[in-house]
Amino acid sequence: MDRGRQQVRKPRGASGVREIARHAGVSTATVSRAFNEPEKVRPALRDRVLQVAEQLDYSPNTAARELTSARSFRIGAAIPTIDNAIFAKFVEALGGTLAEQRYSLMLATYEFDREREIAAVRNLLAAGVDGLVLTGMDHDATVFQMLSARRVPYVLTSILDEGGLHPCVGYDNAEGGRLVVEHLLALGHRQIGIIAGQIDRNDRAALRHRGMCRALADCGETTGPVAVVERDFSMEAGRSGLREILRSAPQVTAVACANDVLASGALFEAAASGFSVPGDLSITGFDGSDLAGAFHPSITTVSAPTEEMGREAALHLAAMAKGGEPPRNVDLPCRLIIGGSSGPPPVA
Amino acid sequence: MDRGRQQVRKPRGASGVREIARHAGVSTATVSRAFNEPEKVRPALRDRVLQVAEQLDYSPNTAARELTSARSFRIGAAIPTIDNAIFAKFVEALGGTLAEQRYSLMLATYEFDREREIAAVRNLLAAGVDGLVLTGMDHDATVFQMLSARRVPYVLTSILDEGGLHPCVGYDNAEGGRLVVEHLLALGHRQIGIIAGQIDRNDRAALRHRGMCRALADCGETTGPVAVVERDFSMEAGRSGLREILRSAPQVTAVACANDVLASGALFEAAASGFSVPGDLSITGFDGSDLAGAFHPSITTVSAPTEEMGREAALHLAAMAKGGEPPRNVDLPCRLIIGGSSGPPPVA
DNA sequence: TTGACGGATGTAACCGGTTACAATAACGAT
DNA sequence: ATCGTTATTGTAACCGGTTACATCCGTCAA
Repeated sequence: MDRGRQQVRKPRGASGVREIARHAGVSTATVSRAFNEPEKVRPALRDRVLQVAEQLDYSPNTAARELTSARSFRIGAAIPTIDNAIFAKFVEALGGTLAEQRYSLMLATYEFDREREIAAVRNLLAAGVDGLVLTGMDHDATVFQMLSARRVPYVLTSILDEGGLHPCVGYDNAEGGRLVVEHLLALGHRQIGIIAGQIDRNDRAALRHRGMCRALADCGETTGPVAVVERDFSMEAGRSGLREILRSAPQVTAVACANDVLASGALFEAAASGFSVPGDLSITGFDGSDLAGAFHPSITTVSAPTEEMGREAALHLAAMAKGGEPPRNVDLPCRLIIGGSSGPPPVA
Repeated sequence: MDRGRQQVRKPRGASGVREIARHAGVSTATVSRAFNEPEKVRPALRDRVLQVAEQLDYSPNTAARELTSARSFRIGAAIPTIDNAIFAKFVEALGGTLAEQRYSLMLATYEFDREREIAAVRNLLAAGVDGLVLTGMDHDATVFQMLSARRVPYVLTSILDEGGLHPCVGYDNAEGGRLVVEHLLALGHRQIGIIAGQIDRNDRAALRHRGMCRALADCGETTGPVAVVERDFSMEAGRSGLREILRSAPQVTAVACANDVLASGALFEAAASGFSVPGDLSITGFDGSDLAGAFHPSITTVSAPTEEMGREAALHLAAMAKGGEPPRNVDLPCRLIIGGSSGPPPVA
């Protein structure tokens, strides 16, 4: 009874290829082929193998498979936040489509913080993702360095790359900004204020703002917005933003907001201050979130192609992970949604 | 020049332990130890190894490490949806804390669909997660079977387990329901309606509803709610829910909603129908989301311990993955937040 | 009958780390 | 000086799949 060590082996619950091979009376190569290249193994044998595998509740070890194949079937997404309906919708679409493609999603959020984004990307890469989704175009050089060093495919989303340097799946933010402002101009507004996002730190916000200003300039009858305030994307910011605009430019008849969350805040503030919308003041949003539609009045907004973007990004990344070519600019359309929050300016 | 094959080796960019070992003039074991058990290697040597690794831009292969250690440092979360601020906040807290613990998050959403939940859990397990976060207590038997077959640690969230069978990190939904109804009763309301969630398919919604009804019964002056409608968690449902209650029970003076999204919809509907809140009608929510605070009027609600829950779940799972004991019931407090949407009933 | 050929299957090396165990060095006590 | 201990480091097996290559077998043409 002095056998001592060595019987303490393989207490693992799951069975491996070798065990399946033994039970089915075949080699491990055949077991592997039965799963991965079924057409290469005689039907009778294949069925026997699969049946044994079923009985023994076999499921291949991901790590081992990943080690040899050098593919993880995981896609990472570094997103500013999911605490915003629009990103949440995007992530849901992304994850859902990835799942259809047998990929799983690794999520990391960085709260619009540049350092945290670098860390997020580093972690995702260290976790062995086969591809990466980034938001916008403005990323630290380190990020792109890590990506190219590891040769990990990626797509930038919510934006388009004029230069065509990076694979993008997005839409034209500036065009969206133009759409809403042209709508306001068409209604007769000339005194228009803007509650922008953080223009210096968020390229999508900057583009939206630029599109809005261009539309105003192109109109010929105005030289630009009568007031611009920059805020982070929160309801509270929408409220304070509107307060400030009403104070600094009381002649304003319409306020275009960089997203629906800001617009919601602005609407609440308008209500709290006794302004009727759109009677006294028109307010518009951007994103086309459910919130915009549910609001009372419903918010005039620009519907961004969020779900399509998630879907397309997932499909392209899955394809790229398998060796496919990166897309150039997948340009998805955004469109104006006219709600009850915009109307003609008051008659003065 | 007839060497033919065999020189086509190792085109991989990254270098491995063996290469580091060679450059540093040590064995692979030492390299591994320098990283994982630094105290076991002489400082001078350790520094040399780490320096070489740094120079060669070495980072260990996750798959190989996972294969031997049988740990992936990945935690999965199967969540109904992230398109609801409260789940989004939860996921952010979860992911953030996991990152601090050097774990990464794999996210899967199932849109409140039982079959999709099973698939999500199956996929996460197949992806090799070291632990799993589930929402609520009501899961298909298959789910628990898979978990125990693979011996993967898990915690249920947003709920507590009276029976103590499952590790839970949550809060007392019924108590929360009681809190808000008691608040309404204290204000003098006796004709109270409820816009509940889908009681038959969502255990958290069911508990909130039960707590509300109990508070009404315990009051002694009512026998229960004057009307209950069951809805999914959407603003539109909140609107239609309130419409139905006002139609079937026009004497109602207060409506308690199962979450803030429903309450928001109800508030919009009230505004659209010309009811003043809280003058004509008091409306309350549940969750304590930012939306509740930003609304005008701000919504009286019950603040659920969302962030703490994400944090605690992450810490417990990380600990369990390392062999720690599962927690029993981590009971986090929720508290009433009185906003502007509730007040005394109209004087009749 | 023989050999070429193609399809099915098996053998074993390999992926890139970790770690049990062995080997060696360093040190102290007797 | 000798032996036991402890601290360091090295060797090589191993984790569990995949797959290049070898082997075996049957078919068919010559």
